[in-house]
Amino acid sequence: MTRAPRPDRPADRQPPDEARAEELRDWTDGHVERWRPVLPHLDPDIEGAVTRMSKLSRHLGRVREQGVADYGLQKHEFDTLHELAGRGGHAAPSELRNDLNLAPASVTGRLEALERRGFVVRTPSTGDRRRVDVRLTETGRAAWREALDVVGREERRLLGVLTPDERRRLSDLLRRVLLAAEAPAPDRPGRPERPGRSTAAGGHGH
Amino acid sequence: MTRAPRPDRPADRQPPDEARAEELRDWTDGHVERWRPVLPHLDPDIEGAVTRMSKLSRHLGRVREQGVADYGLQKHEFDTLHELAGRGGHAAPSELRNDLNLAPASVTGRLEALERRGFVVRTPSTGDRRRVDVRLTETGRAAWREALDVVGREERRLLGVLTPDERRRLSDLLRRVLLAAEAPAPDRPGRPERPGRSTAAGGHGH
DNA sequence: TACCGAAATTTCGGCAACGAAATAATGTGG
DNA sequence: CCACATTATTTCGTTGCCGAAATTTCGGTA
Repeated sequence: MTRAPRPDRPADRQPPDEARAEELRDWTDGHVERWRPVLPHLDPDIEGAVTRMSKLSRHLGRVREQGVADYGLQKHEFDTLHELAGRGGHAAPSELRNDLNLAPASVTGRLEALERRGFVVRTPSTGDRRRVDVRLTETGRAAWREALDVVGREERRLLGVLTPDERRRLSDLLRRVLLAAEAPAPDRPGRPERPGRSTAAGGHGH
Repeated sequence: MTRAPRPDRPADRQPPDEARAEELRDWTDGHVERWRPVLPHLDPDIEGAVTRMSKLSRHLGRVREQGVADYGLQKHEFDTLHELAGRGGHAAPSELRNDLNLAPASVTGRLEALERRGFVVRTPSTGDRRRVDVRLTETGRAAWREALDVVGREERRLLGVLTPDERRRLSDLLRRVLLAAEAPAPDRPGRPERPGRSTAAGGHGH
């Protein structure tokens, strides 16, 4: 017990101005609470929302990984097949790169592995010879379809605790936030002149 | 109602100053739209919310990576220092493992690197000798503090498009979802007997 | 005291992701 | 018809992460 931060019960601190008798408390509440003494100026709702989104994404990823493993697939393999299927069975690597938020090199690696397993085929595009056409094989489509319903299950279980109307509100709120993310950021302000500092800092040497 | 996101963009009809004009459309809308013909039974709001959370988490991660690089830190280095600072400057590896959502082995790796740079010290815990006490050095704390304000900036910029009340609502909605995630999942249903399948699926890689 | 299961951390081997540079094809302008 | 910037993809080398097994210590129990 390293000076156990043992946060005082938040039960005493309840905003009476709203009828949310919900005494709900998740892991993130504790996390945010630990931070208050250190950086009191943080907005708990920003910190809370961001932390929860990150945690939720990781959770879903983990569950998906376990789920599709039962069908002999790895998470990233399934994700790739999934995007491919979502585009009707064929796409260009650059499209997948964008959908999957990957570096170009990673796409090549994934496609190579999938091709080895017979799930996709890569053929040079007829028109523009720089391009490659990635096509889902029948085997690949079968593997995808088989593992498919496992994937949405956890999402439905979790988001299912909200009413349909609440889900829509959540999605709408997030859309507005994402639009701000997609807009060009205000070119990084206050960047210090000297990136090189004490220890080999420059090119993130390691 | 899951009102379909507008497939076409009527450029003519434009509400001039309508604050909450629902003509907003982000990348995810296109993503969800592409999926509708393939899997019409999907709930666009579930799919939309999950996709946006994932995309947003990645975006924030990328920005954080860029930001702290100016101060000679890598994202995961900063994150580790951050959690350490949040716990008053010292913690056990297992606590960090939990905070950072990592595998035990990864924590060791990170701490080793940070120790090499002089940002933390690891000393065997006096009480329980299985434990290790990780302590932030003055150098480490200085590096953390220096890069600190860069990190929250993008979060504030993005979440700042919502009103304080909306932020709270967002955080509250997410809390309820997260509580479902933290609750024990209903032991995986419908797992098929045969994990290995036709194509060299048996070992599935590792 | 000696034993045994649980807990905390590290070691090890392998894999996937990344950045940067290479390769190849396009098309644009002189 | 030849530079030259641009786009699409791959190659290369490095790195962090993970799962599994090993190591050390603790807590209880006989």
